[in-house]
Amino acid sequence: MTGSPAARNTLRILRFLAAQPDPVPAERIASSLGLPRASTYRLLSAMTAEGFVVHLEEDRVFGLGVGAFEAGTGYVRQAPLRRLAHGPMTRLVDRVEESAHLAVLHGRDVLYLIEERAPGRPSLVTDVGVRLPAHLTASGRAMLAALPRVQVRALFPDRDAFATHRGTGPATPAALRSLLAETRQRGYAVEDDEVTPGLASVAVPVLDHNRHPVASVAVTFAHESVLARRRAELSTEVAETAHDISRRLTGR
Amino acid sequence: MTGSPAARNTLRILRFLAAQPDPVPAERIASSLGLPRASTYRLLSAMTAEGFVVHLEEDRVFGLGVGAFEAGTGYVRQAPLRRLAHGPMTRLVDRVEESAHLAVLHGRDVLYLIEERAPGRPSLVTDVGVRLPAHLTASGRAMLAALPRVQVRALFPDRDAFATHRGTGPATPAALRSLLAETRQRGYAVEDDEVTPGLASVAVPVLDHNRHPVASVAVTFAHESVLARRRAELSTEVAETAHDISRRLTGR
DNA sequence: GTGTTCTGTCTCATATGTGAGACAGATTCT
DNA sequence: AGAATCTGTCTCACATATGAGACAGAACAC
Repeated sequence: MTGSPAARNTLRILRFLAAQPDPVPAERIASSLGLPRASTYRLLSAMTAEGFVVHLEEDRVFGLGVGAFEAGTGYVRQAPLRRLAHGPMTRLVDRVEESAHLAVLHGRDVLYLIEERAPGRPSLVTDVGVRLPAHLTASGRAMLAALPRVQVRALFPDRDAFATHRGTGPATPAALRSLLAETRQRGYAVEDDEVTPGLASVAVPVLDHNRHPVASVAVTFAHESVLARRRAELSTEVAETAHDISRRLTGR
Repeated sequence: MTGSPAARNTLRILRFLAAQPDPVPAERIASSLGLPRASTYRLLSAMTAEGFVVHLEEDRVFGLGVGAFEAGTGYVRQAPLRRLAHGPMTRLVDRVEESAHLAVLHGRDVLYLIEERAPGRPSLVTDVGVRLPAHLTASGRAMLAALPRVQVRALFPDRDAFATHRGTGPATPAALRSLLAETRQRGYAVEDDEVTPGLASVAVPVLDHNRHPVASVAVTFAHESVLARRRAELSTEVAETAHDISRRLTGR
């Protein structure tokens, strides 16, 4: 028994709306989630009353309300990691003058919790709240390289587990294993063009008491403008920040 | 009829958890919201199954899950204002080398949607998702000054409506009216020390088709370091950004 | 160690929420 | 203009969710 159907459907609606680029008609919600029309309207009415949904009557669509926003910021405020990491990330950006981000692993994806943009640098796809396939990003690779092999295998058991993105990145368990071995050997993870053409990243995992990767710190740059020596410097700065965050997390 | 009680209580639980600084025991949720214990557990179980809540069993507490986070980022992603305003805000910070933020009015509070930090500047209390009393902040004052008088009166009908913050800012409808008249006369809103000692802000409203204030753009600085001439320059830059966003919003 | 309180899970009588379908107004299509 | 479709709201028989209370294990206080 996993609780009340109305509660579950309420949250399914909320999650569905959060995944849409724009507000949608009630009929779309009902058909997409397989809910009866009358129930859908009743749940939407409750959600509107509580401020989690708004009904844009002129357009006959429903969108997210400010209550959804505040639930999201409540999560962020409660996330100890974000609080601990914010200062070190800010200082990293000031030091290296490149944009940086903190990500966590969630299933086979990374989820970005912090983005610190450097002046004059472009906005990144890795904005707060964005999900990307872990195996295609430096952030994800850094964490996967620090995970036990059985856990990586459980996450990526076969070819079907590999989301593709313009044909880049590893596409089989063997290719991923090889890439993660190189990552461990090198001491930091790399990503060149795989997510955004022309951009590269270096990343280092943040480890907890048990040397388990709970996040990763990455810096992103235009890869033509960065020499190999500069790249090694960046990775050293990123590693220092990741270790600083680890120390804050584990109380030294 | 405003929909399903289970749906409403689910969202009340979500809102309650979002307002707590830390995860809380189920008993606290039930007593705070006046819900029966068995129902509370059942709803929490559904919320956990859908990923909006996590049960930290060792500590016997419940906290927000990643589903809450994604609902929040869905709201932000859908907010047309944030999308339109992001580029102009970034350029403003690069130009003036001070931190800037975009806020909307929600009831008597402002709610911050965008914060762009400038290098070397301190993190601000006005982080994304933060609420502050509108009458104490430059952002709020800018919007209130552009609202019709009857609407301002409806928001702040008597002394009880004025949240206090270390005894700063207007405390009566008459004082607010006077401050807003000065704001309109000056052409931009100001705030000195009221929220954070040592910090000041200037703000300009973003207006829609009907000259209705839908947001405001503000810049925040250490007020000892900024001469009056520089302050006027900043307000000009802020106004230019606010008008740019208005034009994008209204399609010129 | 003992007693008390808290936590999580479950039962079951009954209160009520649900979903199929109807209705009316608005919008879209031909 | 008329027909078809969409939207939002409502009714009501019946399916099922609810809440009071019980139980057992864990944690806490003395």
